[in-house]
This record gives sequence, C-alpha cells and structure tokens, in this order.
Amino acid sequence: MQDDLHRFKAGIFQALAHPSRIAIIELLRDEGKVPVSGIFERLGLEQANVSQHLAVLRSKQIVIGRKEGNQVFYSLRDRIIGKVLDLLRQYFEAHLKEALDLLKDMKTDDSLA
Amino acid sequence: MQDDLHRFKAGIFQALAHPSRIAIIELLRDEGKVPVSGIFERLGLEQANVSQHLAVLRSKQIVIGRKEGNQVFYSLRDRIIGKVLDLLRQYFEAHLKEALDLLKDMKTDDSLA
DNA sequence: TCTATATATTCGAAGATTCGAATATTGTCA
DNA sequence: TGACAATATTCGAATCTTCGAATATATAGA
Repeated sequence: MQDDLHRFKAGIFQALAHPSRIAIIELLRDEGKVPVSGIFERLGLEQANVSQHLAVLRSKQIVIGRKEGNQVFYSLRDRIIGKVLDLLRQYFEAHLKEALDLLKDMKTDDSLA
Repeated sequence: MQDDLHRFKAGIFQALAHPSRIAIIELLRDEGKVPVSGIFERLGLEQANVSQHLAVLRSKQIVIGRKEGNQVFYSLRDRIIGKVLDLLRQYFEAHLKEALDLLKDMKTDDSLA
C-alpha cells in the first residue's frame, strides 16, 4: 500500500515531466479553460503533439476536457497541481544560482549529445 | 527563459518520477540523514540500484551526500521537496476514489504487458 | 601494505517516451 | 447527405530510462 502510493505519486510526476506539459498546465492554470486550438497556437506546438500530451495528462486525470460544440475545452482538474508548480518556482528562486548552473548543464549536455 | 523554467521544472519532476526515488525521498524526509546502507536495507533494494537512483537525485540537487568515514549520509537539500510530496498526498486523498481506480489501471496495464 | 567494507560507475539488454506523418473520429453547417 | 473544421489516434524511428551484473574507488583497520 505504501508502495501503491509511491507508484501513484511517481505516475503523477511522470506526467509532469515534460516541458511542453508544464507549459500546458501553466496555461490552463492562468486562463482557466482553453480549447486545444488555443493551446497549440499559444505554445507554438503541433496539433497532434498537443493532443498526445493532453492524452498523457488526461490519463492521470490532471486535466479534463469538455466538449462544447466543435471544440474541446481543457482545464485543470484540481488547483493543487498549480500549487505544486508554484512550490517549484519558489524552490527555483531559493536556489537560483545552482538552478541556473543546472540549466546550463542540461543545455551543454544536449549540445554535446 | 519561460521555456528554461519549464525545462527546469520538468527535470525536477523527472527525477521524482520513480517509485523507488519517492520512497528514498520520503525516507530522508522522515529520518533526516541516512547512510546508503540504511536506504537499501530499509527499502529492500539492491545497493547498485539505490546508488543509481541517488545519482539521479544528486544530479538534480534534490539530495546531498556527505561522507563520514566509511559511509555516505544522504539528506534532502530542501524541505520544499517534502512539501511537494505532501501536496500530492492531499491530492491523492481528495480524489481517493479516482486515484484508486488509476492505480488499478496501472496494475492491470502492467500485468497485461 | 593487505583485506574488508561502503559506495559509485559502467555496460548492455529490455522497455518506455517522444516526435511528426498519416489517418480516424466527431460535430457543424449547407 | 457532403464538405469542412477540430481533435484524437496509430505507427515507426530515434532517444531515454531502468535494471542487474560486473567492476571501480575510497576508507578503515590489522
């Protein structure tokens, strides 16, 4: 059971573990309710790609989509997820220097790969 | 820059996205400071595997290890990470029913795979 | 120094994730 | 009904993650 809870949490984190999905969540947090077209236009992503990311978020029930006529409007299912992101922003600011170094590392790793 | 922050957050979530790593973090949160041997004994994991997970957590600076003689004692670098896990426990409780269904899905997916 | 203990790293196979391209589905309006 | 618009799904290649096995490194004590 302890392990079940660990799996549950890990599953949520996994769903959050992609920059585009974070961007989607923050957009929904800020705007409340956005159609898919609004998401991919605002974020400059491919339609299919956004649909795939939304499928991941839906599968973990982080996000819900409601049909309205022709479109599907997405929103966060629970404000707590927004709070988690806020905590991480705090964390980022508290360790700004090291966080920036970390980002730099990620980039150079990418460019060397 | 917005995108950098998204990458940073995604990187942290990725580091948290594994049941064993969650277990390690919760152990450190509860006990404060634990040697590697204490971690793998308490969690029933392989030594090498725990070292690998610790390497992931170290690379994102979620955890720090300090040598004391023969051993390395690990602890959380910042209480905020513990708070993130607490929020998720709240989240789990708030959506207990669906969360349990989700867990069931994960299991059946596993067993069918 | 030799040996034992504690931890970390490297390797390779199995599995998971990601993306764009192509295609399917659903709803609207003529 | 047919044509279009919005969204979702499937496929396959590239990339990343995970694990145990084997090996490396570091410290302590005889």
